[in-house]
Amino acid sequence: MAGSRLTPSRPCRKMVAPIPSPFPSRSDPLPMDVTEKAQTAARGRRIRRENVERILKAAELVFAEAGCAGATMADIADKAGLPKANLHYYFGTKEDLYRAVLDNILRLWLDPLAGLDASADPATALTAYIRAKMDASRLRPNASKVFANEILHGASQIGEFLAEDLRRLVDRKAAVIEQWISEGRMAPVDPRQFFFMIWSMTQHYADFEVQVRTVLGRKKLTRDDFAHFTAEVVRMVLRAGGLAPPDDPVSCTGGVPGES
Amino acid sequence: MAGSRLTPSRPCRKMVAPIPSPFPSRSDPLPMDVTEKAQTAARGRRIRRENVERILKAAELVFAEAGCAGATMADIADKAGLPKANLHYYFGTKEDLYRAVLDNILRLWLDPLAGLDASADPATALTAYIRAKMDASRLRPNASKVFANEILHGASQIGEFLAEDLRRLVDRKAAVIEQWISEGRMAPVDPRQFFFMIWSMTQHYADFEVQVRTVLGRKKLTRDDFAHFTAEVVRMVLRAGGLAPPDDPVSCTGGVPGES
DNA sequence: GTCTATAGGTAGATAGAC
DNA sequence: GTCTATCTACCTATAGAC
Repeated sequence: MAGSRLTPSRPCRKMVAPIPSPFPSRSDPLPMDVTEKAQTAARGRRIRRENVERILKAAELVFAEAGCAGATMADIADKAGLPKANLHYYFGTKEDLYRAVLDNILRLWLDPLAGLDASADPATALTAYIRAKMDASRLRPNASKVFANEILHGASQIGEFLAEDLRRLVDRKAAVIEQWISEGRMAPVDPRQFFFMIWSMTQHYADFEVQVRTVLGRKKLTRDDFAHFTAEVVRMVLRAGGLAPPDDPVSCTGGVPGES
Repeated sequence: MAGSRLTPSRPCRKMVAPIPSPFPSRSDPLPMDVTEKAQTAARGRRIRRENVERILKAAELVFAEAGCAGATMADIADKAGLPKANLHYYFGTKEDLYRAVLDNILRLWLDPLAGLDASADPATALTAYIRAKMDASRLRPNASKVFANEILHGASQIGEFLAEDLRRLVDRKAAVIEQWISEGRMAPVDPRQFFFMIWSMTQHYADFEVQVRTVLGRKKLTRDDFAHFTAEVVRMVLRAGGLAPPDDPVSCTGGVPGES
């Protein structure tokens, strides 16, 4: 025990405990005996689920806006419309709540990448991946911001996720890129730098939204703005991977399954 | 007065005051009369300058690691090797210190971009710009992180900088890109999205350094790592701008003035 | 399960000796 | 100009009534 300042009540500076596991899945059988007790219990579970949802949603917003250290339980409670004590009742400590928010986000992060398949057409598969990432930036900007903030400040909570889950997945997907390159279907690139390019470009529109908006002179970014950004990102990334001629007209603006 | 929680002592959440001006330039003539008084004054000024430097350096580190809200004056004072009260003596409040750190960083940000010139060769000019940005990520990662953190959480301090200085500069430099495109020296791109690509890719190596390092399985990123990253970023960006054939060997690994 | 009231601890800021 | 000691405010967390 060295530091005296790194006490448990300074949660978001140098926390050590990693995220242990995905959310406790609540798959109780719901017996539905018609006793009063069972009805009360069922209602209780519904209330619990709704409250947990509201708290997580409010927490994601506040953590995104203020960072982990800057967020306060009182703020989150206000945004969730609940008394502060209830947050502690459901989540224990602020760190626990922060980890629960992060845990939700990690799934968002891995899923789109997991879809990359070597048997697919490179341009089509990469276009779909970029679209999924841009949709995430448009629809869940706060999730992206919380994730960015966590990495920016050392990833003390998700270090293990990065070193284990993400690294393994990237190893597998880098092999996909390498296969495409060796088959002559893509220009030579360092696969991991190629992924860094896609991640940084797509997440930029969520994490640096203020800068994007201000430089473009917009008050708010619309769905059309994002459609344009997405088309440009797709175009530039495909060119960078040797998958589109330098002078093509804007390609791949058409729909992709799952995007409305 | 609506909010009771947004008091002046919650500095890094919803501060309003923007950065007013660049640092007060200390261009006193230094009279050097050989009186005891003048000698004492000269020594005092030197000590002041040195202390200010040490505090700014320590503050940049702590703000980068912990974010604005998570940083504490006690931490900064420890890292600077000075008592906490001295920080307040030199900088007044924590916000003032934070703004001083940011102010230093904004110059780093504008200077490389300002060098982009329409009369230059596009590939050469863009390569130099990317190298300058990658050097900044390698040599001043904490500056990049403080900047990223400020944008991420709403840019309450540098909103005016973004809307005025940066926006004007980007307008001018977007015209350079457009001119290159209209002259057929570059593939068609949205110039501003093109800049967003360069910014996000290059700053990624500072801001997301932990993730880069972990995904690559490295304990520390070396100068050679950065040389490789830079070569890849240059290659991908040039291709994205239609400035390099898809199957070129790695280009532009040679030296550029100012890079050691 | 819900919520008010409060304990306990930390951090920003300053008074005042040197 | 420097630095110790301290004041004040805020924030996390919990006790305990309902």
